[in-house]
Amino acid sequence: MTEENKKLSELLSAMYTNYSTLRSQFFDFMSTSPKERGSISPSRKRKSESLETVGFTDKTYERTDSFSNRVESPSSEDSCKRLREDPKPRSMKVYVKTDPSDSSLVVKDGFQWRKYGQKVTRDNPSPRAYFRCSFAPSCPVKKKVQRSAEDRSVLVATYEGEHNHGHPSQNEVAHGSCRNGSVPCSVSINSSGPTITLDLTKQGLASRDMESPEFQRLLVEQMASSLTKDPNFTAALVTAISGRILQHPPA
DNA sequence: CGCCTTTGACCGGCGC
DNA sequence: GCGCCGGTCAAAGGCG
Repeated sequence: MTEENKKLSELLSAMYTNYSTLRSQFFDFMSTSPKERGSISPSRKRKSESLETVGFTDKTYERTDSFSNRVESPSSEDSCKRLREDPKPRSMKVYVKTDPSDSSLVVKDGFQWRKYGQKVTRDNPSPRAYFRCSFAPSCPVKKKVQRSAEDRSVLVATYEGEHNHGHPSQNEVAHGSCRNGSVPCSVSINSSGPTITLDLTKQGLASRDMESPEFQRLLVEQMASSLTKDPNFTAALVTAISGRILQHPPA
C-alpha cells in the first residue's frame, strides 16, 4: 500500500509539475504585451513546490464526503503569486477516516512514532498530537495529528520532512495497516494554490487490487477529469494552445 | 529496563 | 514590553 502510495505521489507530482509548468507558461503569456507574445521571457523563474495530500479511510470504505473529489481553485492570480513566493514547507497531509468515538489520535502508516506533545489549538476544539519518528534517532520527520474541524470522524495527519531511513517493515505496511483499517480513499495535490483531491473509493477501488491495470487507468482518468474540471486549468490550456496556434499559423 | 504516553511548564515568534 | 499561541521539553508514571 505504501509503495502504491509512493507511486501515486510520484505520478501526481509529475502531473502537477506539468500542470504548473503549463500555468506558468500561461501567466508568462498573459503578463507580456500582445506584441511580445511571440517570445516567452526566459528570465521568469518558476517554482513548483508541491504539498501533497493523501487520504485514507477505514476498512468500511466509507466515502469521506468532505474530502472527496474536491477541487479547490483560488483566484489564479493568488495561486500564481504564491507559487513564486512560497519558501519550501515540505509537508504532506493525510486524511484518515476513523470512528469518532476513538480518541486515540493514532494514524497507522507503518512507521514508528513517539508522541512528544499534545495541545489544544484555537482553530479546532480537538487536541492536536505531536509525533516524532522513533525508528531512527536522527530521523527529522515529525507528524501532527488532529481531528478535522469539519468532520470529526476524520483524522488529519500532517507530515513534515522526509524519512532518512528505509521503511521499518514492509509487511507491516502491506498487512498491518490494512488490517488496522487505513486504506487510501483519496489523493490530493495542493501547492498552496489549487487543491485537487481524487476520490479513490469511487468504483470501490480502495477495497480491490490497487495495482491492477484497471486501477491505474481509472486513476489516470480521474486525475485527468479532476484537472479538466478546474476552470483555471482549462482556461490556461485553451489560451496556451490558441496562443501557439496564432503564433505559428498553418502554412 | 526500555520505551511509551501524559501533561504542565517552558520557549520563541508574532501582533498590538 | 506584553500577552497570546503553537510547538517542544522533560518529569512522572504505565506497560510489556
